[in-house]
Amino acid sequence: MGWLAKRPTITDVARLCGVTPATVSRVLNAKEHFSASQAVREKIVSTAARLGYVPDVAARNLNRRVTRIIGLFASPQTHLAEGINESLLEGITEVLRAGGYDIFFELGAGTQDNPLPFWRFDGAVLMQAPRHETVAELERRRVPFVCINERVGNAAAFVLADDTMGTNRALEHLFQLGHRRIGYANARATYFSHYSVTERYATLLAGVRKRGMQLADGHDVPFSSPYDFLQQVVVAGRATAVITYDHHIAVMLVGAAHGLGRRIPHDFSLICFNDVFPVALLPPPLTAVAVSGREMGRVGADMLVKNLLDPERGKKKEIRIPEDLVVRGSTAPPPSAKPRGPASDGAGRMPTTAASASAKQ
Amino acid sequence: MGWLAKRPTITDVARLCGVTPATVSRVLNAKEHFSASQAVREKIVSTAARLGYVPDVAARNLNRRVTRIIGLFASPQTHLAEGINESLLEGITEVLRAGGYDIFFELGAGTQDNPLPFWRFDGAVLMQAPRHETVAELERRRVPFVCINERVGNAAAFVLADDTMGTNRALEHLFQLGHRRIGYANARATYFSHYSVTERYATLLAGVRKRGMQLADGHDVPFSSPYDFLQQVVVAGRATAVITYDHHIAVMLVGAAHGLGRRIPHDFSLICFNDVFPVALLPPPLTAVAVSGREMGRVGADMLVKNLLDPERGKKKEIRIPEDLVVRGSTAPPPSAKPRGPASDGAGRMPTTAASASAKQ
DNA sequence: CTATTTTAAGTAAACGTTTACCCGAGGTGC
DNA sequence: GCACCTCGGGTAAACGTTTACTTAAAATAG
Repeated sequence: MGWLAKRPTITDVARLCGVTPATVSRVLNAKEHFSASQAVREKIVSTAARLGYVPDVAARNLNRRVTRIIGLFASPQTHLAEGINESLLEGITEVLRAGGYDIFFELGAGTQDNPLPFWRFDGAVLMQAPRHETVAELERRRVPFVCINERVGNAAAFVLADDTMGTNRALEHLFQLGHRRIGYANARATYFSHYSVTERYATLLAGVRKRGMQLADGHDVPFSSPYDFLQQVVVAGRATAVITYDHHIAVMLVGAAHGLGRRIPHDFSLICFNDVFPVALLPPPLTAVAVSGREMGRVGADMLVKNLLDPERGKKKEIRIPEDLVVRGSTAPPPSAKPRGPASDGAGRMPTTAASASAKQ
Repeated sequence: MGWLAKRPTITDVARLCGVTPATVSRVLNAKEHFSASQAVREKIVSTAARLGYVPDVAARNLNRRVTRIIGLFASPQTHLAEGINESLLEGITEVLRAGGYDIFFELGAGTQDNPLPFWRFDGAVLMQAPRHETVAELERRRVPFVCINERVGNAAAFVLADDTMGTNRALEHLFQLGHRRIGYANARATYFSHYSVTERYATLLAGVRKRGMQLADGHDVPFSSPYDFLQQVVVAGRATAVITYDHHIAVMLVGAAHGLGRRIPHDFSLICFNDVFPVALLPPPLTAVAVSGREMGRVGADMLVKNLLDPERGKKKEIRIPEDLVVRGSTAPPPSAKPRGPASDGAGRMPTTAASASAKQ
């Protein structure tokens, strides 16, 4: 299959310049400690440009035994648009490309019918439920990798959201508003094995108990129907506020609330995790727990680069990216509470956790 | 930097099996017309497995002069979550990986400070406002490429949404419901150079005229504020229905409508392009123009693969993917119209354009 | 039993770079 | 005038595969 256009090689450039390939290589790679005359240097550069010479990366890599390829692994079913995945990706590509690495996009690789390619990855980033086979294969090949917003395998570093912080901020905000009985809409089944599910729920349980609040029952199961949820938790369960595992569920609840004639935040308050489109645009705009996906991506990629440069130094197992609470229009005092000015609430105990409620990212 | 684990080579396998590298290569690549004894064959396979031998792709590519790499180019600012980009990506990766190609993810490559990498791409996919420099560079290197949901450069094929079909279906649906004066929320400035902007607007103008409908003024400019829009077009402009360029704008309008106390579809109807999250979940669920991004991606990737196998055959310049109308709760007869049953409207002239209103993709 | 085909490999060149080592010429120090 | 250094660049091996050509042995034909 010789259909690929014949490209000029370093030898072609050398021949036209009357020098050897070695000289061309050294000039074009701007080697330190190598002195070439100005004349030769210019001739090589201009000739290379004229010919449209581009180094063959395969040959270069073969010789250098380094690829500068980073594999990016996620599950086959990954929705890049889901949650913060998109901004993660932005942060990752930003840092990696700045470091001169190229990104190989391996969505769903590692299965039998979709095997991990033979590429010699210098490193890898695992981000959204990568397959176990993939992880095992990377470990077998001794490819250093980081996990971003994910916790699998023996990664050089884990970069995770600080869900404990986020959950507590949400809880404290509701507590300050006067809510004492809250509902929790847990993750849908698809995401149920993600670390954040466990962490958010556990923090919630502890936080509720610590503050003397109550949690409506049955929230350790995957979320299914928004109407059932509202019926059970808000109507029958008398929760005055609801926290949802993610924005997707929150959107469903907003829709269902309208359908049932329940108004937010008049009848119940709503806070969701993930401050992404469209939570700020909904009627009402939602109070949300925000984390900078971009920052997570950047930090993770940076850890990987550091690890690649110095395998020992780059080991810092777990980094948490702080979560903020962005207060919007979906939270208010509970229906039964006497109306009171937001600042006059609790006198000297301002809700400091919600103080940094500026739109991030 | 010899920090990369020393990997077994084909020579190692050969030595342990007492054969030459050539034999190993032929066995492992399952060459037709090459006969090896069962014993040798098994020994090679098991030894390779035991050693964890993985071919060095750099060496292989160097020899074969083919990389099986497809570059995927989009703009630096591309939001993968925007519109149908995500499902496009799914379709593309699906086909490409099935064809044995690997995907190079070049978000924002091709600039001076972020140069197009030296990789010898076998082909490329351009999808969301790739930089002009990138396109020029690909053409200079004679890399065959396809454009998916985008129209730039001398692509081997263009795969585009059939916006004319979609626009007309939306228009016809509104016409059948009795709407005669409609508003159009054009794209935000960021997307204004995309082909779909021109196409949707032009079709709208023609369609409105053809049906004797009216279009509220001033819609050939980028969308900015949802409140201004509603004020000008629905309140002052007396439009009874609104079509939006995308789902993002529609979400903003739903929010603004609530803020202004206007109910959908009671006070005005709403149709948006892009049947993606969260339009089906909003209060009310939106009637939307849907196109299968996955299908677009698949078709585009398939065209590229065909073109790679046979540069002449793969030339089929422009393919349109049909657009459907998914009817939901945001469209109804205009406020002034006498209430009438949906089936009794127009007697023998059922709105056939909306007949295929099943959720796609 | 010899001639020919088939089977089962081996040989070696080639892919395009990079880089450790070498070498000649001109300049310096004394 | 000789030893020594620096400049400017050439030589050739190496990176790990693949593959066109060759070959020795075994099977088959006549």
